[in-house]
Amino acid sequence: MEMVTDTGSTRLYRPSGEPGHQQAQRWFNAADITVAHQSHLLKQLDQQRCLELFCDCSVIVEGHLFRAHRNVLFASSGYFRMLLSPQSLDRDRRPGLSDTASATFDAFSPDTFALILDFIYSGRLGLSSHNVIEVMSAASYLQMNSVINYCKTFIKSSLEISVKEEEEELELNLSDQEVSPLHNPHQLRLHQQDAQTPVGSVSPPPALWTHDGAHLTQQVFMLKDPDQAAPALAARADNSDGGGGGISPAHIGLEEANTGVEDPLDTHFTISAPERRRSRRGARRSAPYSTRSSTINDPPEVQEARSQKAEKAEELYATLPTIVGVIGQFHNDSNPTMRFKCPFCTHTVKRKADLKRHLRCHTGERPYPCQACNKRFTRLEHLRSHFETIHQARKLVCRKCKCPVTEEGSHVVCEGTRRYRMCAACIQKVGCENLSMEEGLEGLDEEPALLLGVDGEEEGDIPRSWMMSMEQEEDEDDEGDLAEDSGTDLIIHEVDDSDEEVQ
DNA sequence: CTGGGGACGGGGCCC
DNA sequence: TGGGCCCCGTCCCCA
Repeated sequence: MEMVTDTGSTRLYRPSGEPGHQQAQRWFNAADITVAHQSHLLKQLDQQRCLELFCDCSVIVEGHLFRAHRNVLFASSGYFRMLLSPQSLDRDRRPGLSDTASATFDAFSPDTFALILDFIYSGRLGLSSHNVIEVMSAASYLQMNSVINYCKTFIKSSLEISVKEEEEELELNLSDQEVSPLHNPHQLRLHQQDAQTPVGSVSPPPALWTHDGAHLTQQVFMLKDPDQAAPALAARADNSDGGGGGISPAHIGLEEANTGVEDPLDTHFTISAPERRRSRRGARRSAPYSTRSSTINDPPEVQEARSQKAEKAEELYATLPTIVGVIGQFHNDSNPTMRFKCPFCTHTVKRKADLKRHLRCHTGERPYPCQACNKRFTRLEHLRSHFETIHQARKLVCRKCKCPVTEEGSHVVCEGTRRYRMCAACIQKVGCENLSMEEGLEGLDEEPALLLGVDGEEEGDIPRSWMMSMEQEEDEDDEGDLAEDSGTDLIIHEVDDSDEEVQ
């Protein structure tokens, strides 16, 4: 074997992980050999770390230096994956990262990072009642969902529940562990030093963050084969771009099924904001502001996809409080404050509601569709702004000459589903015969054909009736879940989360 | 090609 | 906690 590049006549040797190779070769793939190999490999990496051999990454935590291999960190942590990605390194030198690949953290202690680093290289996570919260916070910061889930399991197992429930749960979980190892090769085994520690699957109470640490006992979570940790994480990294390459909750023997947040980016509906923007704008260019409500007329498969997206979003939200609570210093805060960290990125906010709002940029949830053009928005205020600007001509500015106008001194011009104002002078210049004009917004209320509301009845004096276009009236029977925002001119259509990209 | 404006997304924060 | 407002950044369109 020789170290080569793909220049000249020498061809680059491709790793055998490609599908073509798998089909072309007959694998001698006994499970124990694979396990032994992974174990050996991880031990070697750990030894190299201890000897500082080939360590090409430095992590500084409150002045303490940790040496590690960047490829291992890359494979283990969504944060490091973002930090160490070639694109990131080329595009911009992030504040915490220098040319020699070093990162600086102040959000957690060196001891905590040492635990996490040990886990990365060994599969052993030394949790105690005193460190579990900080480890969980650090894991959240570093986007290591597997560690988060271990902490959750640790905490849950430490909650006091009835002896009967304890026995039933333990029996159930142990039986589960016995059934599923073939499907969960990295299944965790909970080693409880204190046999009296209750084991349960109830969710941690809100007071978790100020819990009485005396209830939690020292526990160590281990992989069945601890030395598989890094290879397993590396393998998972192929399928998730930011979730930390963790082991799924199903691999955790004491984890219940509602931890849908694990590997959230491994799902089809979590599209990054820039990607969504590009996709959405592309769609807008191809079919700008369709007057037809595709929400109503979507084929069943699209509606099914939306339904699944909504369920996924619900799962994400359901698991929110136990994941994102982070106590520490962020940015330039002088005082440690409680903040909520996004499980998908490094963003933190002061309020959970703000985080919920922020999460929509990750989940793709757009619960506010415009009834006029079917464009969907993440916020009601965005929908309102869009509707007033695009469909109601609320701006008292002439579209053509940009001069300020009044409602009385201007005309509303229709262009498809769009409406805008033009001053009398510009109307004269363009020519009335080329325009579809109205006498201002108030004229909308006087148009009988446009006064049809949700039920096809006249709706009084509110101009929101325009939102029900003539075409959409045909589909009124499908809009049983319409909800009106009585304070505005809008009709808020609470539907399953979706967006146009599904199509 | 470039600059300005519009539309939109997203964060902070107040009520 | 949700709604709403303000502000800013980004992207796209158009002159």
